[in-house]
Amino acid sequence: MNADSTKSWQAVRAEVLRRIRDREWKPGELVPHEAELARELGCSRTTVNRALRAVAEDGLIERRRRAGTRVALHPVRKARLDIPVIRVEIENRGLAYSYSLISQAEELPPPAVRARLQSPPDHKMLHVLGLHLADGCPYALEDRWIDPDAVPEAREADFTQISPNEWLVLTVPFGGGDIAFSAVEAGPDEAEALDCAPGAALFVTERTTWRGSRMLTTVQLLFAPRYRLHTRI
Amino acid sequence: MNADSTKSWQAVRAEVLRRIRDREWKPGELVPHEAELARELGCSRTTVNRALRAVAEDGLIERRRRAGTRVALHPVRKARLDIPVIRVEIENRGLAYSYSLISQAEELPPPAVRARLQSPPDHKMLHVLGLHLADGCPYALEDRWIDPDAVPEAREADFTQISPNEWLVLTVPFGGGDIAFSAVEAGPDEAEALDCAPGAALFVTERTTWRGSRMLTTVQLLFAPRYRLHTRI
DNA sequence: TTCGTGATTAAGTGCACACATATTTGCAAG
DNA sequence: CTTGCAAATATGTGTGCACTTAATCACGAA
Repeated sequence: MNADSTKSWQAVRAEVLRRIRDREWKPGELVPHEAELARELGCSRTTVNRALRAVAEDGLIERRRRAGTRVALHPVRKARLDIPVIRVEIENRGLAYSYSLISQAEELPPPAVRARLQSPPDHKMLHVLGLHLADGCPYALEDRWIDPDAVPEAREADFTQISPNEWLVLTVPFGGGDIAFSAVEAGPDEAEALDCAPGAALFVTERTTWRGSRMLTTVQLLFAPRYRLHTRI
Repeated sequence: MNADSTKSWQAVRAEVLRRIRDREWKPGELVPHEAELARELGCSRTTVNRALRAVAEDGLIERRRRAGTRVALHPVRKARLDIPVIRVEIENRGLAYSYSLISQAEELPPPAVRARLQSPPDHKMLHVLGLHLADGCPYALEDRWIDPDAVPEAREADFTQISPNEWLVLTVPFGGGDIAFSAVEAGPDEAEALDCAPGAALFVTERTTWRGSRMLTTVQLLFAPRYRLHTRI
């Protein structure tokens, strides 16, 4: 394609990956520095830098100033996980999305939620329980707590029409958040809502999001059995 | 720090994020093009490009040539998930790691494994079952199948000393892979190995890795109850 | 020997410029 | 009204250069 010696950063990355794969550069070993590689591969240092940065982001090499670049000894592979709005997730599978509100009330959160949201003991929160359905079948149970002080508009929101999941994404400016995945046994209520046996193993994701240092909301999503979260490395 | 008007790409990114957060740029809206932003912020287009690329990688904006850059309508947040070797994962928590081999044999894989590895019907595979322990407590049960044709060295490996998990990372040149997370109920054997009640909800990760188009190995990791996979957005 | 301390070096970053490439847009022919 | 093609344009990428920053190394003083 390029008759001359210029190489794209993707080409450089491919060459770097090949050398790692073929053990030309062994794990833990120092690799030639950028300028050297640039000379060798016939491209500019900028391009080599771009390529090496990309490889480093995948966790296959480690780079430190002055210390140089070395092949990772224990490649902590970095997987990318997409966290879409549930409606989109369902629609992407070609299924019809629907949502049904189960309950909505302002109440005192349990200690676990209080801890996650770092809220004072007697602070009431907006508690919304709803069910996401795919083609009419229970898909995920959303158990959400929203701090009405941090998100005052939430009091007016109509969660019969739109899930808090989506409402928050649309309404509340993004901030940081943290996510945890685990497994729990379905309780009786959860089993009924999700139309599964009590005690069934459910995949759970818990998210807490904040803006600045202000905690906004925390949610537990219980997925119906056989749900799989999938990604590629 | 910089008295002059030059801004680092991080500063530009911060400004871009601020404008999105403060709804100066609304979801779905087209944002000024790179050259314009460069002029406005007093830096080069290269720098703006670097910043916008970074923001796009987090899924907050979408960029297409000629079409321009727009704020994502449904921000599919991209979380990064670190997949370390289990030993490292345990040691990072300050616990003592140990490993115990349960069984190792060459046998015909069940259909599910055959499907994942795309292997012919009568092809025997290396089947290794082992337990990872943290401070002596069961941590994860590793149920792995290795294609001995693709990884011939595996036949000679001593999996009493090193887990296949770690052995493969050290020995086999990396390739691609795919990962799935789900939840299952503990069977009797699994319950005994993991020292938990039968029927307990277990967090599972399944990985299949390949090199080129050659399937190498597939593994199911059953984590002891209360395991949580954690990340930050 | 140990502890600064400064020189050295490799990566990190910024900039001006040029060209590549993908899309859109608009105009014109059918 | 549709189709095709060319122009315009925003992002994508490469290059050469310069400067910054962090880590290491070597040297000399305590």
